[in-house]
Amino acid sequence: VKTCALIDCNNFYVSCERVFDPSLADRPVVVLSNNDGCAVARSDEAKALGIRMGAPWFKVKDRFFPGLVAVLSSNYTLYADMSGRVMNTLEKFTPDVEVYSIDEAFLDLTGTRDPDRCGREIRETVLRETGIPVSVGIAPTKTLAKAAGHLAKMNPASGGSMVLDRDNEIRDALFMMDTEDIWGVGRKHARMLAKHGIKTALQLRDADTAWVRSRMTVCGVRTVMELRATPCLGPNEAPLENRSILRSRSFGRPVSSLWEMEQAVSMHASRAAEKLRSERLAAALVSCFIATNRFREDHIQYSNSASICLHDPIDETGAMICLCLQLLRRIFRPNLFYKKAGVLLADLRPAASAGLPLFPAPGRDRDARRMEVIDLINRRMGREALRFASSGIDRGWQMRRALCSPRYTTCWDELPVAST
DNA sequence: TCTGGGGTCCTAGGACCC
DNA sequence: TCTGGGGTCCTAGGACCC
Repeated sequence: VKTCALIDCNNFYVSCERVFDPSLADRPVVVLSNNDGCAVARSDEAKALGIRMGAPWFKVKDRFFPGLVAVLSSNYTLYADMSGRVMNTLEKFTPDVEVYSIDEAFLDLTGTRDPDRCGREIRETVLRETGIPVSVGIAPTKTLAKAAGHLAKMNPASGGSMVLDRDNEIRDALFMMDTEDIWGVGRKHARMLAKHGIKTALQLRDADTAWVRSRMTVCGVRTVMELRATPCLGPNEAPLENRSILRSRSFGRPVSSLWEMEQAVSMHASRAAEKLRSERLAAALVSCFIATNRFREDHIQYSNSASICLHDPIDETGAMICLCLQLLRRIFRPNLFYKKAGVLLADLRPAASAGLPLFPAPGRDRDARRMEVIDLINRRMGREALRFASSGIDRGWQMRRALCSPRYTTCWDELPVAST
């Protein structure tokens, strides 16, 4: 029988910040997303104050005394570095470490004689060597390990580590657990299940497989099997290479001019190309998308994307920027207030030009170099059409989910003309 | 005024061909 | 002219994760 361990860093971003600023200890701390939009990490103290995950910060900040809550902008470079340290530490326990996300990893501990002690050792070692507190959940499957980790977090008595391997332990744990807290069951499915009287994880585990299949597809069946202690999510199922690369940002303020949109798209194209090249990949499908602010009901809504399939995949920064600017000009409409722009690369393959140096070269002034290149390309290209040597077949490309809301229209002809 | 960014996988149904 | 079934490929859209 398998022994699967989930290592989950507690309040990861906050914990990282605390390593470098001990004055943040024991205080309510919140880390905000890009543009300081939403709370993406909260310390236990901040959670206790009722600050919700993903809460729009401008809506909640006035509810707290200034100075009571320490508020930080996110520093992803720092978090990525700390994540690497944690993962390196985990490799001391087994070579079989599957990095699942920036703050989580699965370890295969099959054959370990005393999983309970092992869990505690992992916790202590990671805390000692990196300063990051983690929760450990150990069980026969990944989904149950997630559940065990969840329990470890909820129960201070557990000491941050929990083993679920006996049938009655699993049963009791699942009885206490809401369906929505199961890994793989989201809000939509939880609501659907509740309507059919399934409210606990135990009920879902014992539900009819065919029924689950019809309502939740094979993913749901996998979850049920995992709850029944039958591993369905293999350790090496997810290939490490990315299937797509996306770079996008919301604007701090509404943007209307083509010029500003071009600046943004150039930047995203450059960043996406940089990521692409760092992975030694090339993209055969390049897509650019823009959207207005979906929260502004008083504004005309518009979102659109344009994409191109290339006969010869590209990985070159300048070409990527030119191409994305071309795509942008196809979908840009004047007299609107844009909130977001982005670039999506898909259909990725190994780059032919594997020997080329990474560009922009890594370094501290990477952003400055990036701007120079964008500037150069913009000047050279002007607003002229780009003669691009590719057999371009236009294809619709699916918009990101967030942009697919029915509130958007993609048909420009139906839009009244906005006055600025 | 201010509401994140980056991913994966699955399926129904249409288009097309034989 | 009408009708039909099976197979494959593609895409829009939905669900989930951190």
